[in-house]
Amino acid sequence: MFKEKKEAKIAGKQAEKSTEKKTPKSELTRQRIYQTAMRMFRKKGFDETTMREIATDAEMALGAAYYYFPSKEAIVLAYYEEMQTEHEKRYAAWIENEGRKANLRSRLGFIFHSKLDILENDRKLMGALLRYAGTPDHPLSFFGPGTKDIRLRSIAILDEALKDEELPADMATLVPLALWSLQMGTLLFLLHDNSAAQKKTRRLINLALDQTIRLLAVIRFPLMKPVRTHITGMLRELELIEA
Amino acid sequence: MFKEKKEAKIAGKQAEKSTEKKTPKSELTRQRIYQTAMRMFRKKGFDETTMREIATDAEMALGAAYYYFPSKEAIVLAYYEEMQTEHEKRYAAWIENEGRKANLRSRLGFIFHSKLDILENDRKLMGALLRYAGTPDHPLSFFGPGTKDIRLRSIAILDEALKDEELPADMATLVPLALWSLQMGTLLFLLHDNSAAQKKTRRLINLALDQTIRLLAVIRFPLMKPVRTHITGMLRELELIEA
DNA sequence: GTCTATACTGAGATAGAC
DNA sequence: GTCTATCTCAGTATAGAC
Repeated sequence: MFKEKKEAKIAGKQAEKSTEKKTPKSELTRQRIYQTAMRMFRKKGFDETTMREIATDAEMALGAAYYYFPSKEAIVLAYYEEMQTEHEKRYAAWIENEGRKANLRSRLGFIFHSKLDILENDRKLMGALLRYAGTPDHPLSFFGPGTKDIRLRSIAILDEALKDEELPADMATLVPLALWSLQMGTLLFLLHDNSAAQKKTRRLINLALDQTIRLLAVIRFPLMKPVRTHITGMLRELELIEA
Repeated sequence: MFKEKKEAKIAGKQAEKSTEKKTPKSELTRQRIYQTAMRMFRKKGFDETTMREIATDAEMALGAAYYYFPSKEAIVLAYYEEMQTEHEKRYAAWIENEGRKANLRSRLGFIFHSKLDILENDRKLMGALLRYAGTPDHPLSFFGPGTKDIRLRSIAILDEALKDEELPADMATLVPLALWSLQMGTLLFLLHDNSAAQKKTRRLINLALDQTIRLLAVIRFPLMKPVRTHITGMLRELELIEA
């Protein structure tokens, strides 16, 4: 079907490798390709950079580059994974200090804005990841199994931010998913946001989070249980959450 | 920037051409290419079909194919535009008959489901249109100016369905846009929906429309005016609606 | 303005030797 | 693991026929 059949496995391997256990020099080579590619993507743009140029600049043959990355887009996925790790780090550091006693609004604000801090300089790059969003069985599909790992990590952070909220059980699975969707939405918006310093995306985040907090306050009421059950049933039926 | 610079103009021309004013045989050729391509896309898939095969099968030179369609994806856009026309036709026919006295829920139900009727057999094909969703300045970008025409036509149908509702002025611009977003969402869902006869997407539509009607009923109240104003201000600020 | 024929370029990806 | 050679295919170019 696809020309890049091995991608799923390799993407999986990348995830496992996030701990820096083994660095047998092959990791060095990989990094060299990755760093070179990123530098060129930032300088000239994704489409304008060829795999040949990357290989040449990294001082190796084209085949070597493809040995480590099954496609050009896979390099961007590696970037996205790395940024996910950075996001986790920043959140963990923040929560240990200023964030310690922050309320939910502040926590979510930090999560959304720090993600943006990390990605805003490379927003054009992420468009490449969207290329397979409409091809579910492609290893790099945004909603497919090949990217499940990173999706779960994104949701896990949101989960963490909610842990002191004592949400009713049904909301505990619902809310993180909804927040993740919102975050994906803000990232899509970011791609199209040409305002200075991406002010519009910042504004969108603030406004959307305000509404979210308001909505959460309402839907928490025991009186709203039937509504929540209804929504949960809906999502379960559509297999958007586990049965 | 892009290799297909002339695409925007051509897409524009296609739109103007929707009336069948001039059919000087060049339209025949165009149709031959289009029909051949669609047949092959359906038989072998989009990626697996080459422009050369299309040209050969349509019994003409490669250059002819590119004379009419600046890229392979542009053929899919032509398909999507044609389906938009079909959608308009079906809705117009329905509203003249059974739909005449239908309430809003039924009208929206018809619009969403008939769109699905039209597209469900080619759902894999539409994935190709999503390829440029993350590249705002590409002529085929989903949210870009190059596809504005078709976007407006999609919204116009929804507008029509709402015309008897006597919505407050501020809602009249808000609601169609929200419904269009919902429709885009269902189409994205459709791409990933492997359930038999796309049952899950049908279900999603019904559930979402039920909620929408409920929400509309609430937000109509004059008491909710401040909320609406707030939302409108938000969208205006984000330039999602005209100032 | 519509189309053929053919050659060419560029780039993503792969095969297979070492 | 790495390199060289090669493949495929989208898209361009050109020159000319009608």
